[in-house]
Amino acid sequence: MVAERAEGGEQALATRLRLAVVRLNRRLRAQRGGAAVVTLTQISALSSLHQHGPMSAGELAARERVQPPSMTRVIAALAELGFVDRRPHPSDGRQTVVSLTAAGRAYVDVDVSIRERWLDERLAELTDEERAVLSHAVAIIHRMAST
Amino acid sequence: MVAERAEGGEQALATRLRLAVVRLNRRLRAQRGGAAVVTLTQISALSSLHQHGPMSAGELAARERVQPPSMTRVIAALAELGFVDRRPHPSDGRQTVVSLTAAGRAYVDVDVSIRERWLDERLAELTDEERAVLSHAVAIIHRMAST
DNA sequence: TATTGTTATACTCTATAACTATA
DNA sequence: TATAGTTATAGAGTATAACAATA
Repeated sequence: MVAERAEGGEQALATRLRLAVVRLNRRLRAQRGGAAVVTLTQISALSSLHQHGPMSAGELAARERVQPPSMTRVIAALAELGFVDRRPHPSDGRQTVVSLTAAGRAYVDVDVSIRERWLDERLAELTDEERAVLSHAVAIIHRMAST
Repeated sequence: MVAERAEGGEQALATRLRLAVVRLNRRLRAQRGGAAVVTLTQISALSSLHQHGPMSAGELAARERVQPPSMTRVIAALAELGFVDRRPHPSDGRQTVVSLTAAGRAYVDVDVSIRERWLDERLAELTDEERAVLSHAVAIIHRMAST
């Protein structure tokens, strides 16, 4: 154990962070109104494609830190929705290049924010300083999760 | 949409926070060494019992923000492991009172930290200031997730 | 009749193992 | 022989609907 464990009923930072992530994740997953066809995991993959451009299925799996078979299913679902294209790699016949379609790009740009209403409302209830803390924390978490 | 959407490829705070939570959650679920019999969800329930004492199954479900049938399964698994007891409510025959056993308390106190090694190591790589930011952010997230 | 909890069932998310096709 | 991807299968996590027992 590296981090200190504070006394007096206070829990270690790792414990509190773990519980916070598990519970917020649960709330976020629950926020899928009837119209929301795309799951959190799928949105995460779409976001990677949106941010980094077309890439192979394996590269996408590595970036999302999931195993290739898991990504195969995510890509298949997104392709069925018309949000991504799968094309053979020009020089390596083993690879599949995945890219956003226009519909996929539009989804990320616009419709995701509808899905995000609950979280936006919670964030709007915070002070500017609290939002700044969260913003900084998010950057730290992204760094940790990519390690 | 309430929170501002920053320009220049920067994503809104809600989007970045959602991705951070989804991805860290994924990493945390993956960290279950062979000996780790208890899942993240079960640990979360154990933590609630540890922090707030014995409570009814329904109260535990409400606190964890899951539906009663989901909590029934979690409690059944924890009871089978010997980490919780289920006893009839003294005055209301419909309710089941769930409480930590000595083994459950010992698990939360000691063994959970083994499970937490990966996260502890990541946290140890941060600066004091970054850990302070995360600690503050965790408090904010807990508040948001309880709303 | 309303509330508490459980059982039955189903869908999402993810993994490991085994397989196919290409390099 | 090694790599990229897919298929098959399984377990965790959660929900809704239907039910039983008690209030």
